[in-house]
Amino acid sequence: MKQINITLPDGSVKQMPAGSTGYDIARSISEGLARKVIAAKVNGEVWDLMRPIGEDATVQLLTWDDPEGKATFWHSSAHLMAEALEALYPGIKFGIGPPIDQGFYYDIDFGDREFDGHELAKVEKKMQELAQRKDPYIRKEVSKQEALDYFSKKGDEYKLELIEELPDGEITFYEVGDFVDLCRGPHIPNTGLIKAVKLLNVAGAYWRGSERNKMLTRIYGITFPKQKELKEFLERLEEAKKRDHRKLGKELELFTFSEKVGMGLPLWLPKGAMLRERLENFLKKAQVKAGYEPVITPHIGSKELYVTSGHYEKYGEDSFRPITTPHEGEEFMLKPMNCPHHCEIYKSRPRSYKELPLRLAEFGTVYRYEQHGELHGLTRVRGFTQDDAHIFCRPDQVKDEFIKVIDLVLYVFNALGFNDYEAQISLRDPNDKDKYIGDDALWEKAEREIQEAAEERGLQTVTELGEAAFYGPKLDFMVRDAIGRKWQLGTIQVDYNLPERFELEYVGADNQKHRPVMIHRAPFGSMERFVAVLTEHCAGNFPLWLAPDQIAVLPISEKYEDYANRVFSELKTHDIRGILDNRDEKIGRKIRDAEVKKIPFMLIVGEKEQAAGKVAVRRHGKGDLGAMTLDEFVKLFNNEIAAATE
RNA sequence: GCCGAUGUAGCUCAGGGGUAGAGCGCUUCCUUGGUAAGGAAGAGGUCAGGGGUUCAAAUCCCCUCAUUGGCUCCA
Repeated sequence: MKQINITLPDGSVKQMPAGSTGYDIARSISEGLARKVIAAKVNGEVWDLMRPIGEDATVQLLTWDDPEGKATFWHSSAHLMAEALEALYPGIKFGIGPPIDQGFYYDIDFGDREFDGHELAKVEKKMQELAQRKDPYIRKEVSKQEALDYFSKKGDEYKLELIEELPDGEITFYEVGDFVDLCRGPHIPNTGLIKAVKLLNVAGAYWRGSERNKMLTRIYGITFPKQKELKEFLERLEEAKKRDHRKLGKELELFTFSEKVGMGLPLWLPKGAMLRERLENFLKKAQVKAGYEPVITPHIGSKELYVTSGHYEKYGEDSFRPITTPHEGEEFMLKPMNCPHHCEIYKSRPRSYKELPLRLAEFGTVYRYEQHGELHGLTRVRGFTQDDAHIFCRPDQVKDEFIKVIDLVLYVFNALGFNDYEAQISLRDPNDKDKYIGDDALWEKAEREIQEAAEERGLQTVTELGEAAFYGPKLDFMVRDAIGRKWQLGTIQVDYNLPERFELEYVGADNQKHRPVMIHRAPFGSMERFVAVLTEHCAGNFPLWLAPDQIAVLPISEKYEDYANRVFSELKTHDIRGILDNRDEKIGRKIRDAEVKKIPFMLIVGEKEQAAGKVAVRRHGKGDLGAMTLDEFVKLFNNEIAAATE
């Protein structure tokens, strides 16, 4: 029999009979591996475990611990779910059913019947039942005609549409139990590996992601090779829900919404406002150091302003409607961004090249009409405040300025412990240039400069085509929230267009007029979104310098109220803020309440402390630190803040 | 905007065609207590809003609004 050489990841070479499968290789290594192996990566391509290997190859055996192993497992689970659904609801049609980061989904057309989310349990049960049959996933190569015939007979127009776009000779079907699906594969050997199933939710999803198409029913689920892992997954999900900023925002009294005020319009409560103000002051200080100059502009602007900027043409229909004056029929818009106002500040007098870069900063509140279904806590709202600034500079200064902004963003992120961000370079979609304004040469220059700046600062970046703003490319800092959703926080955008539209100029050393370049930037992005993500990151345990209430003074009984009051006002003179809990409650209760409110320091004062002129310090989440004088405490307190913000 | 779910006291939630329930919070009283819940009493709701079915609707049906999980969008 012909022998082939299998090269394993460690470089060792194994001789196997031709036609051996990934499974055979695993078994030749160890029984334990044979039980765990899910798929085989053959010459860089993931294959079914039972697919024969005919030639020499490098092979990596994939298990549940490999991301590709998980993806294969979940992909197969999507098929299992489809099989269960078809058994329960004959005649339904299938869109696509891929694996995702955490599990899988399948898009289904239920026809006239409505699929009720409460039926998920039934589907789950059916899946478990089918999994126990340990049906193999069988790969079949079919011709395009065979494929078309099969799905025309079945009446599934979605699969037909997909097949139409595939080249003949590269089409495969997979069969599991009674269910046959168009699929490139690969799959796990049999359904028996799927030991734990959880269907998570149902949602609508447009066929092929376009709102012009029919909306299908998407069912999300997740599966595991062990019951225990499902349990752990569900526990993690519960934990994440506890960190949700909407829940913590309510519990910690940071913000609220009112139907009467209007949806998506956040109301900052005193504690939330305190937190936000501390963040703003922190950035203002950093910006002054970095050469920014604060400006202030109104919340509305003439419609003409936005016609000039091009925003009206682009977003006019999707904005809040213009505000009109009683007599002259003038129209004003709520400002959806600050840049046009800042352009007019630039234009307030002639500019010399000597004063560039000019950096105008403003915590500017803007209003955007977000679609009803898009609103989400503080992360997606209709009125929000950007920590905005616009840098007007000479073309030769762009890269340097861009790098300075990257440094500022990283400084802010570091101070707040955001290490887990993703830097995303958003470029034009080269196939859909009509979506953007401005000429090609400028776009290409801007895109190049962003990439170079990111590279020079050693940023690990991912590049997304089609994610650019309509006026220019950008570098976004993306951070995930508690439930794993990605949000854009910091953003830096190069813009050659607005200076053009507003006819911005400066006089160069050559005494000629030149056009400046604009950089839009916001390290936080918006105060609302940033506070939301920050809350989830620290689970409401804000760093001391940001905590709305930093200390709670807790007298043991009302006998020590005078002393407690003295302590409390003394702390205020050191700019230390918090609460004095003089309720008629026992100390255990006061401590519990302060712990629940996540107040960093509790200062307990009773007979002993009063006599010694001290306070008993307790740290949130850590416990008793012992008694110390107020001076000692203030020092401890200030050291912690200095360490965090330097 | 589209598909699905949800809406009961300030909060978290139970109930369910026949006069509205719990825990926490709040108020008052008792208690003056040493590191995560002391005791008692009381106030508080047109069961999101509107319409319909019914002798009777918080409960069943329809519409609207809001929230929510996704999709689309995101200057």
